[in-house]
Parts: sequence; C-alpha cells; structure tokens
Amino acid sequence: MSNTPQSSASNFIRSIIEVDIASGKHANIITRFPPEPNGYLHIGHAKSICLNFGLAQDYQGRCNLRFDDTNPEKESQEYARSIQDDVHWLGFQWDGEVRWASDYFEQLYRFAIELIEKGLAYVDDLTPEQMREYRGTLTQAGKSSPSRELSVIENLDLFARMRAGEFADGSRVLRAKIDMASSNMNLRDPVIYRIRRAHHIRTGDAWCIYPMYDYTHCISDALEGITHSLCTLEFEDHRPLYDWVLDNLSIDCHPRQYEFSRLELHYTITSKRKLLQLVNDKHVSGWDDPRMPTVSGMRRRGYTPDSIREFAKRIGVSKSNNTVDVGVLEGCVREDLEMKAPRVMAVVNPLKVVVTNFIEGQTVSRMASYHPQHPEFGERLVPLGKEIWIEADDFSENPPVGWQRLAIGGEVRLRYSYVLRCDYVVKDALGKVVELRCSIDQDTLGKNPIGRKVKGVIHWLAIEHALPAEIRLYDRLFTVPEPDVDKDVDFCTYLNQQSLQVVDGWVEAAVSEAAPETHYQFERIGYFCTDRYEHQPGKKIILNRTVALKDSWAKE
RNA sequence: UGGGGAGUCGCCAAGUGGUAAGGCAACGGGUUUUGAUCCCGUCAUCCGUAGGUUCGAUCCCUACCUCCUCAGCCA
Repeated sequence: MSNTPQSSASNFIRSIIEVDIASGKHANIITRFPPEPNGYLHIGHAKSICLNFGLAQDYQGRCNLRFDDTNPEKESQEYARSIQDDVHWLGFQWDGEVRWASDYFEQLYRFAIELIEKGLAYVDDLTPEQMREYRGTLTQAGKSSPSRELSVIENLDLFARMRAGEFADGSRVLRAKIDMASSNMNLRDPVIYRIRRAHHIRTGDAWCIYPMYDYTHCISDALEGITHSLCTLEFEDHRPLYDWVLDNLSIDCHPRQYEFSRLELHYTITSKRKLLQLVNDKHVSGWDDPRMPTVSGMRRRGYTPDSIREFAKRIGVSKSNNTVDVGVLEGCVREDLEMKAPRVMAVVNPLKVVVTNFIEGQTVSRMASYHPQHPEFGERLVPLGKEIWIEADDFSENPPVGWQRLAIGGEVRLRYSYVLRCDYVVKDALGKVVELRCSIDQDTLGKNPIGRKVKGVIHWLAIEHALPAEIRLYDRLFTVPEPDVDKDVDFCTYLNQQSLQVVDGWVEAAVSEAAPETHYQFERIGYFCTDRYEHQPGKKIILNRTVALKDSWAKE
C-alpha cells in the first residue's frame, strides 16, 4: 500500500520519505520552510513552499516556518510579515508558532563552546583578504592560519570576549577546524561566527556576534526535529559541513539534507537581489508590482493560490537544471479561472457603432449567464442601445482570409444579442475609422438567422450603460528569455519598456460594486482582476489583466 | 586539468535488467452565440556519445562529451 496520494507525482524526495516511513526510521516526517526575511517571496520560493508543506500534508507530518534571521543587516520585519502573509495566502499553515533561528542564539553559542572545547573551533584574526589567500584555490590546498593552533583555553577566552564586545566588527571570527586541504572549499575551516554590531529585528542589540548560515541551519533543523531538510542544489557542497557540525555536537537528532533544483522561468528573474534592484531603481512600483514574479505580485496580477499550487505540481521536483516556460504558469491560471471566474463583457480599445435600426422600447435585451457551464453563477441583463462600443480589433476594412469578425457588408453575432451587419464606415480627415453604422437583424435574438450562417461572435457594450474602467495590460518584464544569463550585461538593459500599458476601457455595470481582488473573464479577451489596493468599488474601477485568453486566431 | 551534481519528446518529468508513464505545448477532427472552454485522436523503435557484460540495457561496467555548481566574516 502506498502513501503516495494520487494527486502528487512521484519524485525522488517522496521515494526517500516512503522508504524512511516503510523502514520505521520515521513515524512522522517534519519539514520546514526556512526563508531569510530579506526580501519578498517569489515563484521559486512558492515551489519550495508547496514541496515542504505539501509533503507534510501528504504524509501526515508537520512543516515549520522558520526564519533564517542570522544576517541582521539585510533583514526586516516588513519582509518577515510579507512572507507569513504569502505562505498563508498560498493556502498553508505552519506547525505551531513561527520559529526564528535567533530564538536559538543562546543554544548556538553554547554549542560553539562545545566545539571549542573539543578542539574543533578556533578564533581567528586573519583579515578577510588574508583569509581568502589562506583558503587556497579550487586546485590548490589552503594553508593554516597561525591561530589554528591556539589552545582551547585561549579560544574559550577569545570567544567569550567576542561576545562581550571587546573586539571591533570584523576583527575576529570563530572558525570550525576541519581541513584546510579539503577538495570541498566549504570544509576549509569555515567561519561560523562573525562580529557585527547591527540591530537585529528580534534580538535588538543583545548580540554583537552572529552565527553563519551553515552552522545555524543544521542545528536549527536538529533542534526542531526536522526529518528531511530540503534545499536547492547549490547547497549540495554544504551537506558535508551540515553533517560535520551535527556529528560533532551533543545533539541526538540528525536531520538529512536533500537538494533539488531551483526553478528557472523564461523572461523573468528569480534573484532576490535583482528583484530588490528593480524595486529600488523604480523599474516597478514595488515588490508587489503585478509584473513581478513575487507571490504578492502574482497575487495582485490575479493569480490564484490554486493556480500556483497546480504549477508547482506540474513542474515537479528533480535534480536536473530546468527552465520552465511562463506558458505553463499561464496555463495553470487559465485552467483555474476558467471554472471560477464569472464572465462579463468589457471593451479595451473601443470603436463606436451606431445601430441605425435600433428601436427604443422594441429592440430587446437579453439575460446573459455569468458562466456558460455553471448556471449557478447566475445571470444579468446586458442592455442593448442605439450606440454601442465594440473592440476596434474586431473590425477590419481589409479582412484577411478566415476573418470571422466584422467587415464592411459583413455580419457578426453580438454576444447575447442580435446579428449585426456593417453598412457604413465613418472616417476622420486622416482616414482613420472612427465610427461604424450598422443594422441588426431583428429576427436573430436567441436564434440563428434563416438561410445563412453567421460564424463570428463579438463582445460589445451599450455606451449608455458601460462603466469607464482603468485597465492595466501587462506583458513580460523582459525582452529576452534569460535576462541575467550574461554576467557582463546588466539585466536591466533587457527590461521590456512596454510591459505595462494602461488603457481607458469600458466594462459592464455588473462590475461596478466588485470588491478588490475579484476575478473576471472578459469574454474573448482574457482574465482580469480588480486591483487589490487601488480599485474602489462603486467609485474607481481598476482592473489588472492576469492573462489573455488562448487565441488560436492570433497565431495564424 | 580539484570537489560536488545533472544529462529520457519542443518544455517539465516518471521509470527500470525484459523491451519508454504522465503533464504542458504542438498538430488533426468534433461541439460551441467566447476563434475560449469541452470532447476525440496524433505526437520518443528511443533514453548525451562510444565501447563492453547479458538471451536481453535507458537502466550494470568502462571511457569520453556537454551543462550546472563551489574559493562571502551572504543565505
């Protein structure tokens, strides 16, 4: 009997867990999601969140949220808050309270003393430059620092004085004494504590020494009883150090670290440093700009938690480098919104049409369903009028072969209304089409015309009843698939100047009172979402385009 | 030219000594008052390359090739 839920694909981590459960090594698994609060979460983190929390759910285990807050200079409460919000929004709940690596500072300190007492750590006063020199290179062994031979007594004293603030920032470090000749650079006596007088978001000014990631992470995992510590591939080389620390300390728990490949997406970047640069340099409005690959940006854009979780499921987990096309992500939202978003009509690029034979009080309006497959979504009246807006793109003076939209002398179905014929085109002095004079076939409401077939259907809005709306159309943020592949070229040079287009469009009155973050499908156009922050129900309608509808005509 | 990883369809990704899952995309057809959705069908004689072991290898062995990664007092 397998523990694998049918909904989740097999992957190497699940295989390991299943073996561990089957062998009795673990009765319950405990995972953790360990972000550093130094930026907002992005789609790559979402993959990790879905993995860690998903595993815990599927195997009846637990998953902790633990902040790796060991570098006070870059961390903030704002980031920590946003991260918690994002995890919740994605649909996950961590086990118990939020954990902080800083909660373990005292224990970490005592373990460091244990290491010193065992002769496995020493205080060094080499400058950063010297340390780099002493470290050697990939092909040459490093050499020992003079401090490597300090006695336990001396090290104990020095380390205590480091904590007491007797030394200047950066003047001394505590190093693990492992092997300066190791072919693994991480084992060449890595620094495990440095002196930094920085205000910490949790511990304030209580400490002037801070533990390094490699030293902190494994111990934090062990203290929390983590069974499977999952991280990305670049930490593979750190695993021997992870194990070394735990093997040499009196901790009876030794979590196992497993690495999986990080997610790469075409036309976007997933580097917190670079995302921060986009924010700082004002290339975007903030971390939650709808063009950002951040969780909060995608949320604002209109992505749903379900769609992101589905995405994580589709891309899978492995150890091979992979680059996923954004089309996969888009496919996930379309699929989710297809069944969840009510349909409504909107005109993004309006062209005025005068229905010449519209007869007030006689020409009828129909009710329209909010969802073709879900009558429970309800319906509303879509009023027709003498003057209507249609999409400028739905009319062509010189229609190409296969054109199913409006053309001079041609007919088209007005969605939920009559069949419309274009009789006359009004142009301005420059020859630009500014208005269409059309007539409807009075006998086509709710039924097809007799003797001829009208294939095309277009959306429209009665001018009298349409509501003005600010519509934000987003395109990819970068013009090339891999903006940051070339180290010599600033990725900002590949910014897509047309990534945001704000247009004044029109929407059905039904949208008027929509709350922020309401999803809609604008028929024939795409999925849109009322802006989380700026949309004001009943006052200012602001919609963000989440993703366009698939368009097999546009491809031709 | 040190260490650690990875190479299976356009993109992800299972799999395993017994003759290549699935998803996305793509393509063909059907339904449709969204050129959407939905439905049906097609889509790797082949698993980086070359040898070897075997009745039989993508899975085992050998060599090679390619890509990623490591020299922060970042995580």
